[in-house]
Amino acid sequence: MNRKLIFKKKIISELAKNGLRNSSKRNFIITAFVASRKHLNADELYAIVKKIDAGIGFVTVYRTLKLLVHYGFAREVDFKDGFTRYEINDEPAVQHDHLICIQCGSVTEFKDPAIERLKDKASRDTRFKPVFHRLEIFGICRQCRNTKKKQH
Amino acid sequence: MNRKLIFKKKIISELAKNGLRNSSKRNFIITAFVASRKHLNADELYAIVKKIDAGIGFVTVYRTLKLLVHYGFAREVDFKDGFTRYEINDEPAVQHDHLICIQCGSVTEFKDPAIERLKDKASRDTRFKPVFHRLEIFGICRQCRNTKKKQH
DNA sequence: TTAAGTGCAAATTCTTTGCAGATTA
DNA sequence: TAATCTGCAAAGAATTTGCACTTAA
Repeated sequence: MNRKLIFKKKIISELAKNGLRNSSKRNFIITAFVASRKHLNADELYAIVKKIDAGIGFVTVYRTLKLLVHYGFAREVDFKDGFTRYEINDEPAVQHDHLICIQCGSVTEFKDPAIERLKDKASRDTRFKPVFHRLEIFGICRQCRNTKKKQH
Repeated sequence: MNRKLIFKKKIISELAKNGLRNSSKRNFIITAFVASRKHLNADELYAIVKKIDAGIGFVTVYRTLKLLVHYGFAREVDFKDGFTRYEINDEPAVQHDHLICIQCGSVTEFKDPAIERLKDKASRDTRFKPVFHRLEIFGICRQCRNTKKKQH
């Protein structure tokens, strides 16, 4: 809870450093985004902030997300559902990845430090300097395995 | 070379089993796709096959790619350049992954069996059954590291 | 006051589909 | 000949931008 507040302040401060303003609308959007621990797309975040301030437009939400990505506070993820999704990027040390169910679409996060070793190894031979990665494992989740009825 | 031919025959044969026809246009498209070892998007493949048969339309290329994906002969990859790209999927045993340069956009493939262990481990706790994965490591390639001048 | 922020509508861009005519088995 | 295939054009859908007005510093 407190951690989110700290992260938000860090964002606002970093934006200020770059001559960007802390408008009330942008502030609402950032607050809502940081508060949410989900993988929202622009539309979903828009639906949330609209409840706080009905005057906020979709485009502002969209531009704010792009801003966060640009300054490294968010990252774009792709779960093959047709949307660009965004998630908070506040702990670069051990980046988490995703298990995505190809039946129900549910997303589970997981972390494994082994990915860092794999990254290093893969990069060593080619002298490629890794900056960030994206790992998505698609499969069948526990729920769907139990209830054997296929959805679609 | 011969391996590509074998793979192509396998595709045609599998499609036939499902009542799908080996039309000359589809044949050209599959040939061109299998011959290419790159990560083409629909437009790029279209440009290639057009040289072979100017009468082939973009939509046919697009639909053929979707067909190959549906039957497991191709897989879609996303390098964050705004296009859905396609690559041959002929060796499911050890799936390869990608190193993508965020400066010049070059793509290098790599393989590491460790990814399989990581998949298993990540899946064990959550009782998630992995089917396929996607791992992209973004960073700076050897070339770009040497020539220090940044390309936008 | 002045540079950044915002909403609206419209433009872009990639992807997908309907349908009538062509082609394959 | 009967079902599949194909091209065209147009629709869809997500993303992005131009521009005039608003707001923060």
